[in-house]
Amino acid sequence: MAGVSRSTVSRVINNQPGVKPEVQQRVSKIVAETGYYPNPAARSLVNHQTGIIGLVVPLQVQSLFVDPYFPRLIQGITQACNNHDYTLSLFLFHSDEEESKLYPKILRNQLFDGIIITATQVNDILVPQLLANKVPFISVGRHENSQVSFIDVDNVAGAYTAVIHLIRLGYQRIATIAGPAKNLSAVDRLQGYLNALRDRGYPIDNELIVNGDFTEVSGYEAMQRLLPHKPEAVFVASDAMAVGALRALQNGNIAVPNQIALIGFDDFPPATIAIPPLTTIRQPIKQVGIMAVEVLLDILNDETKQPQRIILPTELVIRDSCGSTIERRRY
Amino acid sequence: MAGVSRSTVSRVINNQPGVKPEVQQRVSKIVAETGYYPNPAARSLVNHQTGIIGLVVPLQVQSLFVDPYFPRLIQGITQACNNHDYTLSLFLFHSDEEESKLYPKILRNQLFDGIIITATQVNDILVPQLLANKVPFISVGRHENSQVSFIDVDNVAGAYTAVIHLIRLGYQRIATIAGPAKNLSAVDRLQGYLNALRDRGYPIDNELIVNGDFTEVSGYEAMQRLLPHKPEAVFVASDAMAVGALRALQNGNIAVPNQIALIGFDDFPPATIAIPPLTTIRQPIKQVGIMAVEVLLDILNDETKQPQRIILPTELVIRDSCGSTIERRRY
DNA sequence: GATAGTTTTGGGAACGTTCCCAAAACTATG
DNA sequence: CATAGTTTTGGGAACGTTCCCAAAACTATC
Repeated sequence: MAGVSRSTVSRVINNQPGVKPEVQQRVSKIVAETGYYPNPAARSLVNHQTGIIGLVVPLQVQSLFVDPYFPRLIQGITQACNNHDYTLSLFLFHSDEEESKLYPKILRNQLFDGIIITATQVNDILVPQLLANKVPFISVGRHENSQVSFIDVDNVAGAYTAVIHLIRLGYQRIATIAGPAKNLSAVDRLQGYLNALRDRGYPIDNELIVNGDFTEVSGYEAMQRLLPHKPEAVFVASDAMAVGALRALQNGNIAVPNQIALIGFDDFPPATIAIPPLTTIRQPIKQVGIMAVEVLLDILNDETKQPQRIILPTELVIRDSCGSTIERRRY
Repeated sequence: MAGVSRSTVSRVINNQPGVKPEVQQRVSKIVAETGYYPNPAARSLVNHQTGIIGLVVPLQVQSLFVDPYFPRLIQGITQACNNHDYTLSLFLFHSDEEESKLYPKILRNQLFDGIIITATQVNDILVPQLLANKVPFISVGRHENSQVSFIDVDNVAGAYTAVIHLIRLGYQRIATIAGPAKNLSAVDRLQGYLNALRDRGYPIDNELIVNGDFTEVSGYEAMQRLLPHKPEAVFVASDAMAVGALRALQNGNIAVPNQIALIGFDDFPPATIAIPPLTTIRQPIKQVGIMAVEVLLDILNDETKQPQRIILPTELVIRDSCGSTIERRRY
């Protein structure tokens, strides 16, 4: 109370109306000079707001954490958090015990205002609990339950586009290296693949569908399993796997795209220097992170808000790994 | 106060001594039943402890955030946080304005008990400020100032080992693709390279030293710049760059290791499926993360503690990208 | 210049803990 | 069974804010 009073200062800090401009000036000057900063603990005690958002990566998703996907998602999330003066807390689990120990802490919900959960797992167990405890949250990855707000990329449409691209280039035996069977994005991308084949009257051959786990190494192995079945083109559900697949082909002295064409999903930077550069489906990961935060904050500010269900489009990026229509026609 | 009193409950919660076993039982039973959980805000208001650790990634380092290094570091950090009942908050900056806006918030230090800073940048500006404000912190990445606690990997020795390995295999013109000139790890690895050459009486040729920025794409470009100078072997300061370099060689139809040998640094998973599999220097990144937290907590618990300066060893992992001694001898 | 109305300010209570000290309840001893 | 000593318990104060309401200070009107 260097200048005048106490609760007036509070008003100035939170710039509430009804304080004389002159006083306002004086107080904010002193605030600036002393470098005063309101104590967040005391604030949150009375407000019931912490200014913290939690990012939860469940155990089943955690193995994907090393995927290039996560850093980009986190960049988006932190950028939006910074813009809106929120802090991000990160929850990763490394074992079942950790998960069961920390879930109550998360559900009790005194630590943060809202949660972003990367719930790309089929039958995620945390989502229903969050719902039951009325913890405000948004899922990165779509969710069946109509109560759940989510943001996702249009995986089905992206995969569909990829496969149609291959079909239009004239390939017949089109295979796919899918992601983990329990991963929702993987399921969706597989669905897009199936839809495209069905719509164009192509047969579906189970031998041409193999699974990886989104890692480069798994893409390598998957492609080796695929080779005996003589695919002409492969839709690979992630660029990391596509790079691995490319290496398997190189190892087997199989020319891309002349002998086998490849299309990926993600558009991560190394795709541009793959040999050949990788045609792929670009997904706006950072944008997903940014919007996740913004939608969550909307929900926090307006309790009555209906659940938001947002799906962002993807984009076909054509490079060299599928060959061109012209070349194919000539062939 | 379902059972008895108030401050007794407090004692039970924090299991302080001097409470009758019988009462203890009764209270904890009720606590368990009601699912009571102490309010962190109120707690931290009186304790001046938040149970939160901040991980700060300064702007100059942020471009490296997409490197596979970070997810692994974060896994280590979160694992240790979970073990010790701490929460991790993440601070990434995306512009100068953000940085200057958030630094005061961080320095004010009401938000967390301590900070882990990834200060691998030469002349980082945050470190002196943290010191001046007496914020407890630990740097991931060594630091000159003897007041600073840090944990780092022995980059100099790792690089030294790598180059000695090349020398022992009989290579003469040994080049290096270094990291960003302002990055401390990059500087150290370059130093290790120089030391090894000097110790073995090899000439130092500036044409054989090029820089990348740790990304795969930059490794690709760096190798292209290197090719005209006819290196026999290259020490690449990160596996990501090494994979890029490998691709440049493949592009130029240069056999590895027969025409040019390559050794990386990191041992990230794709190194195993590179063609040829990459010989590299393994660094214990996750361990760094775990220890960063543990050392920080030590410091928090004992104010008088001397600054800790920890350097972890690296390990040479031999695969095929350098050829073998036997082959070299035959050659 | 008194009155009513409006704007601005100040003080008490509350948020949910922990800490400290005093009170109460036990226990052992003569 | 009184006393001293020890263990256990309870209540007040404090942590640093915000919110609410009442008091004070202005402003306009007659």
